[in-house]
Amino acid sequence: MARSIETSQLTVARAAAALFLQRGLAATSGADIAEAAGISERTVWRYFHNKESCVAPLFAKSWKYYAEELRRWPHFQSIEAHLAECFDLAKQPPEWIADGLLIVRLIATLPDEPDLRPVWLASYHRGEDELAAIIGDRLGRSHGDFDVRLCAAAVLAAIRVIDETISIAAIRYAQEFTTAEVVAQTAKSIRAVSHLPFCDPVEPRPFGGSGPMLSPDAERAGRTE
Amino acid sequence: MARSIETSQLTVARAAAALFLQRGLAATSGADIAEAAGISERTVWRYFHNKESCVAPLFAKSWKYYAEELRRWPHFQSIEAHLAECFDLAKQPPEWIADGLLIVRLIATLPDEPDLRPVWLASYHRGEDELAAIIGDRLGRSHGDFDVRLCAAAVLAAIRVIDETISIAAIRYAQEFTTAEVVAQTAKSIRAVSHLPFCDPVEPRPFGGSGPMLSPDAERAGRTE
DNA sequence: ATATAGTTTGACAGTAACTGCCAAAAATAC
DNA sequence: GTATTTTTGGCAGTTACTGTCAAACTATAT
Repeated sequence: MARSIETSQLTVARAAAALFLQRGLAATSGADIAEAAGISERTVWRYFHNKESCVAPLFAKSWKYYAEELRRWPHFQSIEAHLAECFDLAKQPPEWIADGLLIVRLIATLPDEPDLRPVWLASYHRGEDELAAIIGDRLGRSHGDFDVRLCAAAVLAAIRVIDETISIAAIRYAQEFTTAEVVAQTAKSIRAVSHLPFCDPVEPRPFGGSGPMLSPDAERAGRTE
Repeated sequence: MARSIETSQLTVARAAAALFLQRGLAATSGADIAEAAGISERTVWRYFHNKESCVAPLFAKSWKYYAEELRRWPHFQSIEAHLAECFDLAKQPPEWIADGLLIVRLIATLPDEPDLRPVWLASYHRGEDELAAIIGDRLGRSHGDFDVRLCAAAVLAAIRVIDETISIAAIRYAQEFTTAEVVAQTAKSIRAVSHLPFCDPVEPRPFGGSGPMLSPDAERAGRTE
């Protein structure tokens, strides 16, 4: 049974992250990463088109964690209730802990490794469509609706800021957070930037959607894929 | 009298943008950019540490335009009033028109040039501190305050989404917008994602700031510089 | 105008990042 | 098992990018 390609890429990402953290991005070569990951350099460049994006799968994992939980979010539940339920660290697979630490440490080094930040931002950005779909679904609106996309972008930015704030506080200032604190802060921040009422329980409704804010053309245009 | 270095970099950016738009990022070499910009390749690499970021000055200009106007924003004025005043296209220097078109066209190609998107995102990201300062100033709060930073990130995301939506609508769907439409939509979107009341007139107040949401350490930690 | 100091640039050589190509290996289907 | 497709490694070649140094340019002083 073969490992999926995502798993292989994640292996490379972990190796790359460890090296970047240890000796810095500039001092790490493609050959180093390949060796640490136990594959040929050729395959590294097949997986990623540049050195920095080798860690992208880890960053993506940070968001995918949220995405998966949000997709399961029942319509009748508030965001606070749902997050409290699924953010139980004890429920996470053990490998998550190690990856989580790697991610947090990477985020904390962003100020020192400016070339890593675009990768971080782009990883999060890829979640916008997905989040728009989730929000749209909850509100019975299209994911192409301008307001829905606006909301998704703002919420994703909020989650990103929280990730950054907490990671830096944890690594650089050795601060510790309880799960409850993180959940409360996350929910509060998401609510703060949301102008659509998707955080509260909604009754399931047939797909409908309200009028677009920009013209329909502009709406279609807004989708990135 | 020497041209400032920013001007030189902008020249390179314009040349690079034209080439990227014409034949694509992959088909454009560093030597091509250098030649088109009328400087040596060595200088191109001194200005930018990779090919993609050659267009960053143009992207940055897109945000700086907002930033400058917002810094001038008088405390007693609402955001609608202020934006309406300064978004008068006739008031812009003529070179702005050409650059603006270049920027809009670049944004419209982002779906086809995925390697340009990180540059776009990072350019906007660099405005977060600046915007936090503006918002903080209006509210008499510190720019390090978590809520202020959260608000800045959300507002910047909103402006970015508007830029993307309008650019794609204009280029791919040949839609046209009046200044008034753009201003109204921008102000409305900024308000939508803002949970702090900086959009309305505020009375000038001595620097004070309310209590932090996270602990002071976490607040300091959040700043990226 | 000339000297001096500081900054920016180009030339060129070298290294590291990255691609194309093809054959070996591995997975999958039958 | 064989046939087919997908994934991988090896290696050669190209392009992106850096280090170094001398020439050119700017600025300020006199």
